[in-house]
Amino acid sequence: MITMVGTDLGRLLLEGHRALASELVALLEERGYPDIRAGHAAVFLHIDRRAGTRLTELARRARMTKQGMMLLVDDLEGHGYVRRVADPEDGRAKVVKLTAHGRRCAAESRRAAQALETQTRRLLGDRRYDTLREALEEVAATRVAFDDE
Amino acid sequence: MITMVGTDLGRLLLEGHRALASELVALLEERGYPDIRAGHAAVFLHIDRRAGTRLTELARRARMTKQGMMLLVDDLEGHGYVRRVADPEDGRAKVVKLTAHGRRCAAESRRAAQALETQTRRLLGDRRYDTLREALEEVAATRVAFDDE
DNA sequence: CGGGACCGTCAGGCTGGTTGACCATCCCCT
DNA sequence: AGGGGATGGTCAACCAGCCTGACGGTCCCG
Repeated sequence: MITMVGTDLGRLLLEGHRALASELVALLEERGYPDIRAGHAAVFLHIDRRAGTRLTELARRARMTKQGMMLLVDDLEGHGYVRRVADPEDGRAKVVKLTAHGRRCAAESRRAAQALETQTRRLLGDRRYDTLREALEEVAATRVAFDDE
Repeated sequence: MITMVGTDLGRLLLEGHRALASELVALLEERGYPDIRAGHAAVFLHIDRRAGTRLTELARRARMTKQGMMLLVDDLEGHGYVRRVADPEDGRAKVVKLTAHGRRCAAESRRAAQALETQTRRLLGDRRYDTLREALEEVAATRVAFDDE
């Protein structure tokens, strides 16, 4: 178990993340999408569902390098979840679009993610769940401020 | 920014972890320990401060493989934070011991981690901080239960 | 005194990114 | 009209952090 951060709080955050991530992947596997890894969510989460989105724009939204995003898109394209089509408006660009399979998977992902959050909410109770989210956002924000620009 | 997990909650957890981790590393660098990475905490956190601890035991405590732990120990040894000494009680084993430098760094780590938690507590207020920790422990526990055995 | 079991180590591999360099295209400015 | 810089996608190389597998030395129990 990996990259602890000394502060117990840090460890808890990481463990929580991993718990949710592997749970989500497991759910999607059960439901017929075995080649989806947690990272792929960065695509599903940021892509325009009908029009598709350029690679660079996807990378920007997901806050990663375009090269990193390319690995994800390559992988998804290889498994038939998305395809690249030339952008008619810009000869340089390609638009990443969801295939029908990709759309189904994206929908399933959202459902699964929703289910996980709901399950967590039930585990904690409304009040504590809301406090948790709120507190996390505040903690994350204090540092994200730095690398945002 | 990497490995999002679809659930917004997952993203928040990861971001929080990273915020704390890089903050801690930065603090230690400022204070004269520039070669410490977040992962090294797994050693400092689990080693017996005077007697030292065997590699395998360290790995077990940190819940990672002995090979993974070895990389950390190798690195720390290379920078003079720990050294391996033969275990007089067992010809197979070596005991990983903190050097004087390692002891100072471990102490500084604990201080820095403490400072970060305190700072977070001030950011959130006592009530929300406590709720946060409690909630996180609960969330993490529901899954850790699985791979604990 | 033989056979597991356990210790540390080497080797190789995987995931999930990163930086750097490139070329084609675009578009603004003179 | 026509550079020249910015932008879009790609290839290549690299890195952090881990993991699995295999192995030789040592221990300990029957």
